[in-house]
Amino acid sequence: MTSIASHPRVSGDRAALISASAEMTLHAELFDLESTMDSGQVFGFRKISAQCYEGGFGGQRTVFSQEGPVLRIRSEEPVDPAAVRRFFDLDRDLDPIHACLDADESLAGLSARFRGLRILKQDAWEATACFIISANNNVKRIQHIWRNLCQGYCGSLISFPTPEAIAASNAGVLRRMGLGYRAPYLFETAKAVAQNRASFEEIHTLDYASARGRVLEFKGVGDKVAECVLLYGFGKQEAFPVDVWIFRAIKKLYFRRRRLTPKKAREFGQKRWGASAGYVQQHLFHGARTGFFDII
DNA sequence: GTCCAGGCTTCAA
DNA sequence: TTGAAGCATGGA
Repeated sequence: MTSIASHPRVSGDRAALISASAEMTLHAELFDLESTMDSGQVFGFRKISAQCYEGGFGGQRTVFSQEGPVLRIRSEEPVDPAAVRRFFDLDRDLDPIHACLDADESLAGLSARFRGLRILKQDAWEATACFIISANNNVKRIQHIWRNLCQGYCGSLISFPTPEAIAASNAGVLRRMGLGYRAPYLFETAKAVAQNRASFEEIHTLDYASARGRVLEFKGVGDKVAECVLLYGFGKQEAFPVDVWIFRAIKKLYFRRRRLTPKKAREFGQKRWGASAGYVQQHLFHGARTGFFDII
């Protein structure tokens, strides 16, 4: 169910929305905008208030807000509703994922707590760049660097710089934007992608294992970043990123007093949850970070 | 001042 | 294959 209304907007609204002139609503059943946007999978959106986020979408500044099952989209030009549904993964049946979560005693209550948490389908290049930046970093700083990149290369916060734009600069520019020792990693990867775009886009067509091999060839992409890129950028649902939070959670919930390595944690998650591994991981991550689990 | 953050690369054993 | 050192930066 989709309705589109394009009309001048009278603002008794927040300053961020003043220039919005197109408004659209989507029926989004079993969707929670807040847990989706706040669960560390995307860095380019600014939280305006609870259930209200602003960021670049489809090349323009866009505000997403939610009231019950209604997702409201405000922008200057009408956006493509199909693109919104795709971005928020709204057409995925969450039943198998909830079944995985509910079947697991250790995860009791997790699906109910974050009902409607979905994994975004982000641009693959942006996801690759962002998760290279994320290495040994924190969410706040990643967001700060994201803004520096957009402002520095594009002059606005609407779009993320292309690999070509970054490849045409140098690692020093990136370093000054706050990337620190990750600057040469992103620069080298941008050059590689810019030089062979077709190869990068081809990763979409590969299965998880083959795609993983390709992604791991990029500088600054190790086991964990690769899983993030595969899950958030290439939609590979078997991906299971293991960061410090997931490691702690898996260790505490399933490997008490047993030796565990990040690789073993990943293989455990993938074997246990299969095609739902990525979604289960997202619930685990958000649960761990928000204190749902007592894992510290 | 130390510790930590959605880790990776390099090098040695 | 595994383990350890080194790496930028800013907030807690």
